[in-house]
Amino acid sequence: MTTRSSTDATRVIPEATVARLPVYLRALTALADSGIRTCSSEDLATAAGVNSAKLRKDLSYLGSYGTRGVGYDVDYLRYQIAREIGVTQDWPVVIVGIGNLGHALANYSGFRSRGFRVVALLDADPALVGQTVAGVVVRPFDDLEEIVREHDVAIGVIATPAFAAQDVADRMVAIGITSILNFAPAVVAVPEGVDVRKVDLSIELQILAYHEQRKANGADPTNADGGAA
Amino acid sequence: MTTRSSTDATRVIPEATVARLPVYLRALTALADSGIRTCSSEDLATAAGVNSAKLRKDLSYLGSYGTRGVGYDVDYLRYQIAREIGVTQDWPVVIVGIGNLGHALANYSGFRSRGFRVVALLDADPALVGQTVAGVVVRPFDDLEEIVREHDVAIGVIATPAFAAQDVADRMVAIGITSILNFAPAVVAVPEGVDVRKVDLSIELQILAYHEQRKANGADPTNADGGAA
DNA sequence: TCCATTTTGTTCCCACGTTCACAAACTCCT
DNA sequence: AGGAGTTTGTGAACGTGGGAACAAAATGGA
Repeated sequence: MTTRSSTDATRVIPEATVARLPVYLRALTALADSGIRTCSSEDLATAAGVNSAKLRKDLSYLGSYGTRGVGYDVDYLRYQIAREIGVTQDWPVVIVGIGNLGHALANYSGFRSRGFRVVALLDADPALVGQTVAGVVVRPFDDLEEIVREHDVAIGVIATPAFAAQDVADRMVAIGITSILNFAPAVVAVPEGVDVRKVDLSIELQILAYHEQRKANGADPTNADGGAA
Repeated sequence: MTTRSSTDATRVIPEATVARLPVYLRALTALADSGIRTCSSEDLATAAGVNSAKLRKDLSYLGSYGTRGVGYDVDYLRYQIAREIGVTQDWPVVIVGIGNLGHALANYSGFRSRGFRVVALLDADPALVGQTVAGVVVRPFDDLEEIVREHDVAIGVIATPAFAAQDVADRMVAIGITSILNFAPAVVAVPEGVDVRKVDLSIELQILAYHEQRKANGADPTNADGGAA
């Protein structure tokens, strides 16, 4: 085994693993809340809904935080994953587009509890500006630059209609935002070095519809699992 | 080339391709709305934000709907993809949990326009029952079975808090729902044959935070793309 | 101390997904 | 008709991810 120090910047964690670390984190928090101090990879894998071999391999990319014959210390492992993801620090976030979805996002408690702080809500519609949503006053979109500079914001959320998404993204990138979470049903192009993740509600339903249709047509059910269970 | 008839049930489309078909569908709709009647794989790939070779390979799983030297007929290809996904038919959907997110989902116009019809909104909270959201009256959760039978619902959406998600999923499965879209931040277990797709807002932000942290630490930027642009 | 038991960390192998590169097939122009 | 130009559909190479299996390392009891 090659023991890697936690400061070894050359270490690369596969993208598929990164996407699962937050799930492990949540499962560990649930275990800790139940008063459980130690767990095996089997326990944690069950709680996270994955295969235990996959879990162990995922954790091995972070380092060697378990004890053979014993398992993992819940609090210790939780801290290590949190540090690796970066949720031990505070992340200021701006949300652009305060429609139905923007409202819901602004009120979502799961952000706050994981270190994401909504520092501003922005909308181009003057009718919305000035209203208070989730305890935050909606400000005009043109205030974006001022807010980003003041709070050193790196992460932006787009919850606008599709037609506005690319413009908003362009403005965000120009001002220095380097990570974007896009809820608008549109493809946004960004330069190298900027991360975009897309969440599209209707696409998820369409994927389910495809599998549902195959089930209804009596297709071979061996592959009926949608691949996301 | 093996020409496959559209009724050949043995044909299997890779999961990764299925997940992109809705994106192509949206891009084609945008092209059609711009008055474009024909496009090349390069054009469509750009509009969809993917590599053109990948697009062609994806489309080849459906059949041979293009013309060499010419490209694809926008309307024709759009219809073929829509039929393949199943959005040419009407899909009744129930939403359980009418909090902030449930509200937003009920009002989301993107569902209706793609063949998904919200036939009922359900909540266990008596204070919410009877209220009208997006033109639909909220009904008690216990009405689930009656509604599912009446409308022949196959797809359920969970927008409850985490603690309720597994119970709701169990009830849905018992009643005969075979596809679930889960917005609750919890792992739900379902039996073989039931599809679950999970959308977790805070997980997406955590993935962005991980990459953001790596950028800030001056890590090798060659892999800085979050993998979802 | 030594052995049986447990559980991690890792290796090996297979399946899936992506991309390159090119033959096949179509249009248009002369 | 025939050749130049264009674009699709696909075979092959490559890279990533998942899972079984096992060696290594810890515990606990005799």
